[in-house]
Amino acid sequence: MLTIGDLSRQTRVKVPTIRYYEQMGLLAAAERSEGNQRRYEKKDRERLSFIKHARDLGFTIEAIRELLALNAHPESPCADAHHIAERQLQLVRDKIAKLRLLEKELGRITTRCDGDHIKDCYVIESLANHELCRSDH
Amino acid sequence: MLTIGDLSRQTRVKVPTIRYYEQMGLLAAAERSEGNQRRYEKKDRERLSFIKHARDLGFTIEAIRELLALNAHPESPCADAHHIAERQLQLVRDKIAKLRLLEKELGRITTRCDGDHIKDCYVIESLANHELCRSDH
DNA sequence: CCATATAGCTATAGCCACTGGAGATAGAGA
DNA sequence: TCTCTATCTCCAGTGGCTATAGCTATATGG
Repeated sequence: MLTIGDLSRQTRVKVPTIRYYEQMGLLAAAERSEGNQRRYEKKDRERLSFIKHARDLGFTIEAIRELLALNAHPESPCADAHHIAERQLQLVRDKIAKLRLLEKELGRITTRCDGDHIKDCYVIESLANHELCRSDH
Repeated sequence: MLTIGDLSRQTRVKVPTIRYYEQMGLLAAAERSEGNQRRYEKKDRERLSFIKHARDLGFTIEAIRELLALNAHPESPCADAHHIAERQLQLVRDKIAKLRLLEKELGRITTRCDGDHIKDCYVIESLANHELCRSDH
């Protein structure tokens, strides 16, 4: 039997976050000791590791809820799981694309300034005047 | 004189967002009509465009507050402005780096599955077992 | 002059996924 | 037994909006 602190150390999920996942229904309400403290088993650790891993990959709580539900039915087709993962991949790619535009624009802005004072500063001027930009963002 | 709606249309900043910026102190409290409605001038539109542009580039409200303060002193050196922009550029690059790791891992996971059922699904299996991953994330 | 439609007002709550604090109780080791 | 750490519940805060409720102002058409 593990305390919430043991579980936290083993999974690197913070204690309040474990309680939060319980509240959100990702983890079943844990068994309790006589003194009302949560006690966990190996099975709980595996489930929490699954959640942690999915969170690290950026899946939302809702998506994880679905993945856990799928995981509970080993014989059902895995097309839904693929769909969720592909959607997540697309989200990540979209974010990267947007950030790359920003990177480009910020890079241009920060290297272009040859003034010394705010009144000639290309950074400030660019922010004030969108037409100096090369891309939509 | 512009109403808040005019300002919103011209800058593509939503009405509640304009009020929010006022509350956050990015915009000065607007003049009011007899009936207590906000009225704006060209100067306000320029300031809001500056804010909008900075937000589009991902600067935080706090960073924008600093940039606006710098902008109010045209004769002061622009090193601080550069510093803020470079910090933002670094943040963007860090985010891109993290997302690229996720993209790689998600791409690997979603294309590797050759099972039909959850019990053989590489997506699910990968989430459950971190050792199948190629990178830390 | 009046009815209506649209736009605006304030105040407050909700979003996501946690994180931190207060104040109280439990459990483990000396 | 004492003390220290871990845990408990409950609640508030984070950022940057966004939405709702219930009200008032302004513009337009007849």
